[in-house]
Amino acid sequence: MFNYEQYCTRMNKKQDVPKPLPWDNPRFKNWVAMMRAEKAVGRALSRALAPLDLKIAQLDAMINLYRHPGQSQHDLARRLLVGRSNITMLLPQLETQGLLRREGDRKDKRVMRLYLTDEGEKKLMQALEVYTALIDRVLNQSTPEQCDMMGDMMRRITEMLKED
Amino acid sequence: MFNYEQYCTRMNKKQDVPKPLPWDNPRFKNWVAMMRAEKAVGRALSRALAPLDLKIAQLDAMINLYRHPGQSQHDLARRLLVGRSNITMLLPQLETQGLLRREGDRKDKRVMRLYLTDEGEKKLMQALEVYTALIDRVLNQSTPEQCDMMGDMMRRITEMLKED
DNA sequence: ACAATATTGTTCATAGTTGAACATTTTTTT
DNA sequence: AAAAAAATGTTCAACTATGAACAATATTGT
Repeated sequence: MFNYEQYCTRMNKKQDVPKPLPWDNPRFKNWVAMMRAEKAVGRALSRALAPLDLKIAQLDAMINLYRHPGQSQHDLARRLLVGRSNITMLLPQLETQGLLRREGDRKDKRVMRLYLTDEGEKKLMQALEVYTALIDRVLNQSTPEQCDMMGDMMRRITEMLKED
Repeated sequence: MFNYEQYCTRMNKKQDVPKPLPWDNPRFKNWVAMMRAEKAVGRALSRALAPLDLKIAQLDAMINLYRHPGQSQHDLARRLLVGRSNITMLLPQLETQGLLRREGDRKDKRVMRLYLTDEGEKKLMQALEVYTALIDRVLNQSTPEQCDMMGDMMRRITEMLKED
């Protein structure tokens, strides 16, 4: 349990009453650092993907579609942690570029099965090259073991918030 | 330098030509895990802040304003890694709630100096309690040392992308 | 079989984000 | 001092994200 009073870094000048700032809380402080890094990399990736005419959201979707071909829009939405309407708006962009194929499920007329086209896979490979190059660059001072440890932390978090 | 052919996890059934998937690249794989965790926590935080009538972007701004009182909108934009127009649109929300005070700089008539009001600081403390409670919960299986190590990785990344 | 409930994907209104163009003011150059 | 360049904050148009309401289809309970 987090103890609110425990992490006080500044004093109120007027009354010397502690101003609680959780900046000494290692979990909080480092989480904030992570948010910043994620944002910075996101901006860099965004620019790096521009020549391929791809947005990050589109790339995320394509990565998922490659790993789980034939999944429904509902499945994809859950994996990407977005709403279904988001997927509805996202897919036409990929479809008109010929990167994606949608087939109505035969048994269940409500669901659409999603597949990358060959062209989609080719584009994905180009994008992954850009993506991995960027990640390798920014993480090249960190060992694979450190990355694994960080990834384990993150997977535990995702698992813990799974129910929501 | 990233070696494209090094990370191949799946074979193409038709031709047995390796399909390059960087899933075995520890840096890439764990980065993706981080993106997911960050999104999951973001959604949880968003809901947790709703009773306080605060958005995450607003909280981020308030945290920065608390740590760097009197900074300009330009400074705030750079710290938050967003454009200046974003700040222009964000601040009125805080100002009309009485959480923020803007003063024109005396020497430079272009810049606005930003300060949290007392009410703003009070609201911030409430929000931080919610925030730290969530972070402590999702990271409570990770030791402070692990969190510090992760934070160091992240600060190196942010530093590396500073120039952009 | 029939009604009630749940699921899937779409639509729509609202709100958030972005970058370019702009007005104002300051700094630098000539 | 005058002109050119840069910095700061605003406006605007385009794009993206979100959740609620909805239509169509499936599943469950009686």
